[in-house]
Amino acid sequence: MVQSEQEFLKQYDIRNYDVPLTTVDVAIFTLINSQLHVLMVERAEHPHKQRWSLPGGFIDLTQDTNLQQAALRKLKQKTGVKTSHLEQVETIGSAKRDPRGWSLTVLYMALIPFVEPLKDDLSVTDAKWWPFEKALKQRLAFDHKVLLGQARDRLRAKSGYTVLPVHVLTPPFTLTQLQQSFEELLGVAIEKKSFRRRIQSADVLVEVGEGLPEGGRGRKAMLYKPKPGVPQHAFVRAFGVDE
Amino acid sequence: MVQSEQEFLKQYDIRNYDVPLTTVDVAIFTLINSQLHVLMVERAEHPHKQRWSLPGGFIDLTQDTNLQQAALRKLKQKTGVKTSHLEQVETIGSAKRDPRGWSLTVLYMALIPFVEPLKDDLSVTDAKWWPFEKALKQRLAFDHKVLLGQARDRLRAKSGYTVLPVHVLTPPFTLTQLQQSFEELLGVAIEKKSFRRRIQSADVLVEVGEGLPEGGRGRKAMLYKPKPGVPQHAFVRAFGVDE
DNA sequence: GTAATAGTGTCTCTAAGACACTATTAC
DNA sequence: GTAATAGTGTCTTAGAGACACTATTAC
Repeated sequence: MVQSEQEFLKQYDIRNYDVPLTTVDVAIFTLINSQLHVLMVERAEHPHKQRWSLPGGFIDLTQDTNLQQAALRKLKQKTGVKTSHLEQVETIGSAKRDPRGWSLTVLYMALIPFVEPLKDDLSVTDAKWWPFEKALKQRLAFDHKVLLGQARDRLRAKSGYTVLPVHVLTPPFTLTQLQQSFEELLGVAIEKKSFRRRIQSADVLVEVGEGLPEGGRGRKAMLYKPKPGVPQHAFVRAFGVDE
Repeated sequence: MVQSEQEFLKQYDIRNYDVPLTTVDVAIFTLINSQLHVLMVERAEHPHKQRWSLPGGFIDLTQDTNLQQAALRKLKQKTGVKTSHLEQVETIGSAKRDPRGWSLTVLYMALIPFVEPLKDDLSVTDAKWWPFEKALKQRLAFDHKVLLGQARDRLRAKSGYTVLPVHVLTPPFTLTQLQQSFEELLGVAIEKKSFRRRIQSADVLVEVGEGLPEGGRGRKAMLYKPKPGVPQHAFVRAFGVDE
């Protein structure tokens, strides 16, 4: 019997197949007092009820037109933030990571300037910014400790050859503040001149007047904001990779 | 009513939820006559029956313990190759990419030395190596043209700052052959001395005697094979990024 | 003036790029 | 010898790193 594609589609029903459980999780990073923080939520539902986890959940097959949209929806739901740096990190899937069965999660990472977390969400009993290291030490839901680590690794690596860290500051900011962000996300100190040379050559900032120096004492500092749609600038050489 | 996690899991059935269709696809690359080729299969089944597509398909919830395993299984099924470079590229999902409904695919990329494709697979009427550019011009199934492009982009980028191209050659090979591989995967010419300096500093090859020069004329060339488990060497600077 | 922070000048060092050179082979 | 390919020597260049220097402010 030869079957047309139309006929095939008519009788196709995904429920006849064993499929994995699919979710999207987002590691949302920001800087608070020059310290890396990650937004975590406390689960209101089984499994792993009451444990802290990354914001995330199922794809809404009617609302979400694509994966990025699904991740963006999670981000907005927890922060109100609509645009920011959002990138896919990795997809993790295995038979064991969720007690409900074979499960797969698409991990995203977002960088945003600080905002208070929104809490109008029933699937969650609390939402708050954790200092990154402290979050890592919690007993998290599922394999979210591993996911946090992967997002952190990506963040560190890309901070070395892109201008990603501009996304975690609330403009306007000084170059000293920006350097501190780079250093915190990179995990190593950067030489001041090297840093400034690079930022200048990347051409991603706009001057917006002068402001107070760090600590309130000393020479006034130039203030900057990111150029609209900060170009995805990639440098040929990476920072802080010497032995 | 308070419900324990055990009770919750007992009554949980994924079939009560709308979930996306989930697949794994693998862009398998090799070099044939110094030309980049990609392994494609002709679909035996709806949808998109008889169109060429990337090897891939559903996760086997009982056989595959995790995602990487699923990708490895696809690779082995089509090539017999069990180990090689295999890395995740990106996960693409949308409501529209598959006529059966909301679908998501985890795209992998593999690099292997040339082997004849295996064809003992019922879901497929043919399997063959296509020159990459020619494959891109075919009318492919689903959004596989986009997937091919993403895998190609990743391949090009990583060939600039890693030793990835060592994986597409059948050892032993000469440095000239290896340079040609790098150039083909990168898409730009590399200066001979720069190339040799870098390969030497990466320390990923072992000498295995002497062989004929390229074209059969001229001085004999040293032959090499990759060191076992070729280290994931990343250079601080990228090749061929000048303007 | 001093202390503190912002910002620059300039040398060194590493590794890519350019390119001419030597080495080895077949004929 | 010539032609062809393998492989090296060495200068230039770009950009990170080091670090001392100047500039501007509050006090």
